[in-house]
Amino acid sequence: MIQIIRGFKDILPGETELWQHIEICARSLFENFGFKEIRIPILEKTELFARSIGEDTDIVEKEMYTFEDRKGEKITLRPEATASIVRSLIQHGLYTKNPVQKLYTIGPMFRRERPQKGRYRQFYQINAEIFGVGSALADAELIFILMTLFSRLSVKNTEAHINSLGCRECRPIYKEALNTHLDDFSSMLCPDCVRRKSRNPLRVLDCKVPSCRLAMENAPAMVDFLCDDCNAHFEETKQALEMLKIPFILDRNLVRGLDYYTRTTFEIQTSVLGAQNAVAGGGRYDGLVQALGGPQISATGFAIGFDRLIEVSDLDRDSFVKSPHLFIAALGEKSRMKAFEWSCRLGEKGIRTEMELGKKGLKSQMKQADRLNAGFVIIMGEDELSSGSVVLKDMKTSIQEQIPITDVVDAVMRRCI
RNA sequence: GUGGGUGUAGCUCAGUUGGCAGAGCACCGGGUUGUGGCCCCGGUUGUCGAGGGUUCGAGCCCCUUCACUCACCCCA
Repeated sequence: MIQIIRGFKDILPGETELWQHIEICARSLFENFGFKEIRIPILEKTELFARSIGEDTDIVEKEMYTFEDRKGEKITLRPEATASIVRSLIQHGLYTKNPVQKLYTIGPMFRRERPQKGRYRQFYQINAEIFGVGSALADAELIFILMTLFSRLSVKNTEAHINSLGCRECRPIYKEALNTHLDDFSSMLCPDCVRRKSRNPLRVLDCKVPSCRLAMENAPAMVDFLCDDCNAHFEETKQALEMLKIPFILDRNLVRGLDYYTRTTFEIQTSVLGAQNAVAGGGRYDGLVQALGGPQISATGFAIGFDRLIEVSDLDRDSFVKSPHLFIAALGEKSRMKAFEWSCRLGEKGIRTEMELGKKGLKSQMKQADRLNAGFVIIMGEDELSSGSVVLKDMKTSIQEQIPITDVVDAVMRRCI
């Protein structure tokens, strides 16, 4: 038997209903805040991700599904959505229609990592981005939307962590200070952090190895090095969140994995997900549009891990599964044909109707109706056909009544709508 | 890429010092010739993850390998 590819998974009936519900909630919330959907390709030129995410990130170095197409062009299965959205924004000059663009997209992303709880090689993200707004209020709005969505989806134990990563002006100064500190404590760092120190020193901040934590105890924090503009920006973000009564944790060690982030950075964490505790993450990336060849445009956005969201939502999956209003149990050829006609007519009118298309006994058909959790069952055999009326049974109360054959469709519709 | 755990029916799992491959659930049928759930009776379901080795004999012991899973790394 041919198995599914490692790290990939099927989403089966019984769970797709919850996926759909979450998607509908997210869409309607986004629309309330003026976001429009954008649909972008799953394949892009490899160069797009190399330039946006950063050449020497793990994602680009070893996690992307990259291959050559038949003409030798290097293409990549998207590992995230932001790069494509920015590419599209620039390519179509969306900012010329309206300098403020609020966009969202939902779909699969691909990274070849070792699978584990809440992490798959094909995983789904819900992305929202705001272009053309430099104000901290845009960042606050995104966090507000996230927390509102999670609350509506009954996600428990969520915490908003925020930090600021500064800008091109102040971050280099901070990096220097951090490096000086790391030099002093280099003997305490784990092998991974020694590597990080030269490659991406900020990463040492969120290392979990105890000795590294100790080494970083009195390390300088980015928030203490923010320039006046960045500091004012961060203060405004916090002020807005306080006004909105969104609790947050100032996490001086919160950094982002992708190179393009600046200023505000945030992550929504939950305690119920084990090691993969981030269910959404995002932040500001004011330099990316320009870096990809567009004009200087401010940008901020987030990505929600859909698969993780499913795992932490307390909503009851089963409550979204739609069961049939009616099951028609027909006995005999003539009855089955008549039942089939009704079944199609009712389906056309919006009544979820099912029946047994093969030859089965009544007991078996009743059992099937029960299994499907049908609200009503019509029972009809030769007797009913000749007498001109069928039995309509309410499966909850077990009450049965006679319905004239000529009135079946209307009678069912009266009860089911 | 690195480490730990687990692989037996569609699902959850038993399986004794190595001796005929099991249970519950699910599914199908019957008890009730035309009435679901509860009950009773019967039935179907297997490359015991795969390959090799030891043995008269391997689900069990040994080697190899694959998959799943959790964690590291990284990230949503």
